[in-house]
Amino acid sequence: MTLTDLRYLVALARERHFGHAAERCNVSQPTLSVAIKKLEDELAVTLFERSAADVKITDIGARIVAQAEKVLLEAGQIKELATAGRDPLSGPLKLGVIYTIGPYLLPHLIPRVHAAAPSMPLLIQENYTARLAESLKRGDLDVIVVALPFEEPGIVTQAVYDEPFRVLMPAGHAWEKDEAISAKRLAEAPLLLLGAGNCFRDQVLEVCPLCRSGEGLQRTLEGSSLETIRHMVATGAGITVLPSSAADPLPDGNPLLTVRPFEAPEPFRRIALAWRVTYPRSGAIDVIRSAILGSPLPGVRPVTR
Amino acid sequence: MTLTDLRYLVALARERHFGHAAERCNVSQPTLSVAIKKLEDELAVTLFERSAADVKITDIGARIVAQAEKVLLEAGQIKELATAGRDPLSGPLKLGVIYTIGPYLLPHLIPRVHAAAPSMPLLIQENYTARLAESLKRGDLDVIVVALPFEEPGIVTQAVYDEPFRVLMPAGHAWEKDEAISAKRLAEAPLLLLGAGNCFRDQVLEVCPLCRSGEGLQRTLEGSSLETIRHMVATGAGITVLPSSAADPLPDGNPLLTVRPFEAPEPFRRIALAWRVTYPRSGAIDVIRSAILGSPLPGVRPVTR
DNA sequence: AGGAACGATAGTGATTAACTATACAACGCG
DNA sequence: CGCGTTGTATAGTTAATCACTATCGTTCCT
Repeated sequence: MTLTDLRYLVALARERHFGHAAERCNVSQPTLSVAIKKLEDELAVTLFERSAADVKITDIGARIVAQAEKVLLEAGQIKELATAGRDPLSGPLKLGVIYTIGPYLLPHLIPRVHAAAPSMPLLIQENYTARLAESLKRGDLDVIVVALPFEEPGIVTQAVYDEPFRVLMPAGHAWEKDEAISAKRLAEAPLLLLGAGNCFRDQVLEVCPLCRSGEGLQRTLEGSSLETIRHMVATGAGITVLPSSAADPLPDGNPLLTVRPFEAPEPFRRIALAWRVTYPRSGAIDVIRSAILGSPLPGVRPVTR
Repeated sequence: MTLTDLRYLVALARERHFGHAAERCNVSQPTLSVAIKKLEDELAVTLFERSAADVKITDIGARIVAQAEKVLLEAGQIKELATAGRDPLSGPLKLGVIYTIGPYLLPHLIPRVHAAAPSMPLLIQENYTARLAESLKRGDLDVIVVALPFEEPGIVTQAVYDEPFRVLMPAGHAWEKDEAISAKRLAEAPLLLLGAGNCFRDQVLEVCPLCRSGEGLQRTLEGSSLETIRHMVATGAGITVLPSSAADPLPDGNPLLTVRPFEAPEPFRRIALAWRVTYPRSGAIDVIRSAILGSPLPGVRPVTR
């Protein structure tokens, strides 16, 4: 029993004439004739009474035809689903973002994605890189925004932008007089750091070897966020390092804080998109990338690769 | 897209492993692999993300699988319908009976059929032979009970029983003294006849050539029934001819009426079943025939052909 | 009886679906 | 870093199926 057979069946039920039904199906009369006979043999029931005068459908035949119509209808729905789902910009996209990007990127990203792909709602999760990677591999997420380096089997990445680091200090801090800060001086001040698991914490420690070896005055704030740390800096609890997208927007707005760049070579992080190699909706990823690059993230330099 | 393809599809969705899914479908892994690929090409969507680690279904794939399950479910219903409809003794049987048989046969027939085929309800219509024949050919009836001769293209008949005619007269009638009545004497008395269209009327006239040529005293009672005529005979309005099944049951019960057989050669009618040559439920017809022969119709002789 | 209409059957060719064998890719382990 | 393992894709072959043309057999009507 094939779907074609069922199509022949309902055509014959409608036309009540093998020749006409065959024509309507664009096949020859013997083809339809044989198919119906095959169906009858397979089901072991007589579906039609054939006579020279006309073709009559049996009771059981009528019931089976009605069911066949239902099957064909449902089968047609499959094609419709496929057509509807063919657009990579249709259907929800599960996006993951690390904590140190989300609050600064998402407010810009979301309206841009919505404008570019109105029928692609975003399901967003913020988390640590490791958690995002896990979800991505499991299929709970489709695309994630993370900082490089990021290497996972089965996952491809595409760098999107570089983002320089800034030093954030309380207004009136001794370093305020300097135009740029040297990285090694970070060990000289009480440096406030995110908790373990935040990749940004490691990247900051990378910048300052003395800090990494634990020789500085740094303090780790577990369960904290960049925003919390900023507030703490404002109260004079210490200094910190922020990515430019988090640091640059506010000096105008907050008189309690001062932002300074690093001396060259300016430390930075490289932000990338990552997805499963097998993920088929590359169009959706392009939209995300464009929306990120279209977002006004201060200090950020697009990576054109 | 075939039903087989859909079966492969849902198997793969369940197993998330080409090899296992193939095994479950009793095909080789390449077979299933190719089939899925073909489906994806045809629908122009990616249904699964394949990777070494595991097989993930896409969003659109999951929706299509759900729909495919629906299709397969409905398709399975076809087989169930066929199985249920395979028994010729299941499902209603549309039975037609001529007016001059129905009242005498049906009370016996119905319980017998119900006993022999409990799941075959009878949809019964009484009518003239011509109307029954028309309905039978149209398919509005499946089997009819008529008197022979009955010849129609596409219709086969099977004689069931012969039924002798009787003369019915009021008690105290002059012929009451005779053991048997000669056919030609029917022209001598006021013979009450059914209206045109009743085959029995013609058969009675056939018995008595003088009556047929209109030389007797017969009166036609349009729109009447044998029962009505019998009441009229009881009032002395005339005599009539009845088939034995209508005449014989009652002499004991009705002191106003006398029944006499004809002299040899006894006139009779032959009752037959008729159905379309193409009608597939021959088992149902057998049941009807047996039920008729099992009915206590007085004077009736089975036709064993 | 002859012919027209119609479905069934026979025979053939092309497509498709299945198999086995093998290639290829990704990952994990020593 | 290479090698084995696991898992899917591809190649090539064979068998089954499908659809065609041609023709037959019935039935019914004139």
